[in-house]
Amino acid sequence: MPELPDVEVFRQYIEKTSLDKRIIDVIIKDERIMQADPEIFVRTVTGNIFHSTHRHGKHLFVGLDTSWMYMHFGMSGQPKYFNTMEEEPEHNRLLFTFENGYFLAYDCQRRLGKVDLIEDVDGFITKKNLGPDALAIDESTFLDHIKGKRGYIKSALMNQKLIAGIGNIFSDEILFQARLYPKTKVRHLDVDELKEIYTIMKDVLKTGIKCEAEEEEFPDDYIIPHREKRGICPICGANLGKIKVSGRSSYFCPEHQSK
DNA sequence: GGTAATGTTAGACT
DNA sequence: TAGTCTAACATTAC
Repeated sequence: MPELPDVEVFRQYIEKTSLDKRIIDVIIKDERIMQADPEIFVRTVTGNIFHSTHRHGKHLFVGLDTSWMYMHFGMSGQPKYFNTMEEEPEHNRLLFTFENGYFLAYDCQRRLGKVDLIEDVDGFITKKNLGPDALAIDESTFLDHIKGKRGYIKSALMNQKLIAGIGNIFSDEILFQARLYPKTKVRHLDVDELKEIYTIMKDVLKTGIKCEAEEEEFPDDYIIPHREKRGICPICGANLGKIKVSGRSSYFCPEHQSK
């Protein structure tokens, strides 16, 4: 489930498990996820140490001696740290072995994730035209970036060039909490409504991190645990609606989110 | 067996 | 020009 909260949980996980240990072996198990030249990647990382982590939106950076390993998790990626190869995840695409005998795997069932080597994090963010991180952005910058957009509020929230980190599931949650129909046009929202969206966005993302982005852990008045399988609105019991917005399935409560 | 699934991106279209 | 839609990428589950 890799949106901002998931990737933040991954970041903390790598921080907790994989820093400051020498990497004694690197095996690329599937070259299709590797953006960097495989030989250079293996040569650069072998014998190196993960020193630090940094996250921007859904993008994760792990600091090496003089460069960074970049990770993007696509729709189905996740890191896993483990002790014996029996615990190797099923769709492991990249395996690191540490000097303490533990392993770190980059598991990615659908292979839509990417791993690369980059020189500099800020340069990467600039080159990709990424907006400010959704957790770090302040209110006035948020307003500047969203205000005046022509499209739908849901599309704006998911636009990584405006704000980085929000995807399909969390944009649905933010709009559910804000009681706004996903296809509300941004230009129909006034500044107070946008400020409220800002506050809710921060709150929802922080809750997501606190719940470690595990569906079952979310508060019951969130739409996340109810959005699939013809769920009902946790507030009023109405059957949730489903529409396509920007090509993605959006769930919403037809009673509350009608603007 | 068709459809859809947390992401990104290119190209066609309005 | 900005924004939307569709398809493509790859794999699996319902």
